Amino acid sequence: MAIYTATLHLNEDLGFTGMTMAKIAKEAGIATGTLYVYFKNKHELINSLYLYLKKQKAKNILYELNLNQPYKALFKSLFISSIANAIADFRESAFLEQYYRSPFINESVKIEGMQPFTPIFQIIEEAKKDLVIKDVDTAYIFSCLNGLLNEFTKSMKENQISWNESSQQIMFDMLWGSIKN
Amino acid sequence: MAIYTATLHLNEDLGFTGMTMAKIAKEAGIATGTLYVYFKNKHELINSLYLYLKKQKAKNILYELNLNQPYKALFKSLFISSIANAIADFRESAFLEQYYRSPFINESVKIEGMQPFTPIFQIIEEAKKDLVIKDVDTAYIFSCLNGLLNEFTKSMKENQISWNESSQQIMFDMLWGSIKN
Amino acid sequence: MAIYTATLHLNEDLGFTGMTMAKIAKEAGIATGTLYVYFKNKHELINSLYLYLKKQKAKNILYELNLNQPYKALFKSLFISSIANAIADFRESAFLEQYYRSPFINESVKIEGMQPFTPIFQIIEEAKKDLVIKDVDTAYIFSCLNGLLNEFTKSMKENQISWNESSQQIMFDMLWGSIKN
Amino acid sequence: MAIYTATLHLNEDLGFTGMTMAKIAKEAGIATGTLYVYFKNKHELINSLYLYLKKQKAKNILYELNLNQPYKALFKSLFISSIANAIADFRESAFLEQYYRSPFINESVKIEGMQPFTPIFQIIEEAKKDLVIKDVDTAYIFSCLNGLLNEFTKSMKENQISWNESSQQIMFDMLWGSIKN
DNA sequence: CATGAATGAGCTTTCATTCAT
DNA sequence: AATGAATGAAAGCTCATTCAT
Repeated sequence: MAIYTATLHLNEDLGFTGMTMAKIAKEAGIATGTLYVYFKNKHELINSLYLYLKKQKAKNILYELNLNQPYKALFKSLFISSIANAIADFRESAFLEQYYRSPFINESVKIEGMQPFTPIFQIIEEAKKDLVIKDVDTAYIFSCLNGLLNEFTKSMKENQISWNESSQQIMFDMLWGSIKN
Repeated sequence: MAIYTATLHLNEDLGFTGMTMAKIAKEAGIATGTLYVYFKNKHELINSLYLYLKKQKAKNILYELNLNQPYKALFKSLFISSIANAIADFRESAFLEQYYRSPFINESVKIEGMQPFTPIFQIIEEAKKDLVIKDVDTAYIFSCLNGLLNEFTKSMKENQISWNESSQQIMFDMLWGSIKN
Repeated sequence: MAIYTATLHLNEDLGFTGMTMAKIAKEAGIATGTLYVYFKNKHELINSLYLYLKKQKAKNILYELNLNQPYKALFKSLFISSIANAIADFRESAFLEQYYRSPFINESVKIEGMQPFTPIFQIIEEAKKDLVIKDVDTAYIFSCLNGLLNEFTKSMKENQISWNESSQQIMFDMLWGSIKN
Repeated sequence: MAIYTATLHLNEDLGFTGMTMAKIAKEAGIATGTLYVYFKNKHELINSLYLYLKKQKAKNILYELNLNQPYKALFKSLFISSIANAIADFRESAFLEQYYRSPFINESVKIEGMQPFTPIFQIIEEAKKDLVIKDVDTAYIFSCLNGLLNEFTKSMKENQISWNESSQQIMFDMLWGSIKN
């Protein structure tokens, strides 16, 4: 939707602070008032966009994921496609990161945003049971996945890490080293 | 300084957006105008606080670090004291994370904020040379350190991970698994 | 326009210093924010009003001026209608005089404000060529016109000089005495 | 006095609006609080400076004026020394002009500022009685003197009129043409 | 007398939101 | 549904003035 695209674009250029309703409307090529036809207020627009991005992201990562492969390969697919998705649109990461610390977020939206990623939690649980990855609380595993994903993405955005077969292998090796049993 | 403390406190409660000069002043127990005696404008206040926190952090982590120990022990000291420092004041992490995406940041401040951490980069370089950790671009190593640090801290803040000998060991094992040669 | 009228009114009562955006809006019967719909900022509002008044003034003075009359009659028409225009709205003179010394003025606006008065300069040049008025730099002639205009207007505002056939004759005689050849 | 000089200097550079107590103090090389040792408030500082300048001006013009000369020569002395005084320090004119339209002025100060100039009014009265200048209300005569003085001074400041024997003669001829009988 | 840090009322400006069209 | 002019609360910031030293 044009409004979502405009919001992401503006967030990239001006940050959460500079992202006004007037500018979003202008960027989307509509009148300010029209925004309020589609969203009750700014709060709702931001929250909707958040959930939209989360769902989109889950879909992109999980849609073509082949579950019938060894765990190590499965985790590699998962991790690499997550990074691929993030660098495909840095604007999304920029938005999600700021949203997380914004006054717009609330517990229920946070939970709703997690929902589409439940398959990943299931995979982690099974891999733990099969002794392929460390048998520690899932929070640790998830922190590794997320932490490395975020920082590798940032480094790639700042051109400190490139994006090719070799770098993918390095990044996954690091992830695997941290979680494998 | 009272102004810094007030700003961090407010940021924790209301986020970057809700952090107004009037509220900072009130929280610090001074008049609005007094803020402008110490800082030319909001921009400068935020940037000063950023650099102050960065220096403080580097000092806390590096001050008592014993450099005469095997690399693995050295990295453990470094990583665990980084987390300890972060959870000692979650407000600092909350601020630093938002600052990074704010319209206040600029390249020169970013570089100035990195300066106090140069000893860590040197340690990484040496450890690579001695074949103790992976011989990959430092950006990869640094991403592991930072990424795991950030996410573990977040999980601890949300009480998904506890803070004790055992959890410290798990967290460091994960870091070490990701970077060791 | 209501905003212009309100600004002039306020300037008369409170001077340039007391002329706040809030008061202008209130006087004009609109909200403060509305001022910023029409003018980017106070600077632009003041400059727009200046140029508006200058153009208006030139139009009033020159519109019905009959160019086919002897020079002396022409100068009388010009001078008397200038004074008439000034006393018709003392607020305009009060504004223009303060604008000239304000931080709002700049060279380009000054020049733009002069433009509508070029016909007067042409008349002066021709009268000099025909030896009707003194053949001195136009700056001298213009100073006489302006200086007497300003001071006579002030005196009339303070009721030291009245406004009738007889006073008009005295004032013009003084002007003519100063510039005639 | 250093405070007066600083105020005039600042007024020239920044105008009445940009002339803050802090800046005056800094320019004068003293502390802000010290200004309030010498003047009850800004209002009084400005008014004092006004009266000081008026007295100074009257003294400069009238001090060495030789009253035993024909009226025409007397008026020339008066007019030329007035201009000389004005161009000696344009800052004074700039201040006086703005003061006149400021919220600081009041009727009693205005009258007090006129006092030192009474000799000039007497000269005008006598010249009228002796039929040397026009027998019209003194307001007309005074307007001529003041109006031409102001505008000639402005033109000289903007380098449209030079300052020498010849220009002095032109300017006085214009004044005399306007008031002579 | 002299200081200058501290004050807070009041200024300019922004922006989410409304509503008549 | 779509518009965009109008709103006014609230933001960042200034500055005449005070007062403890």
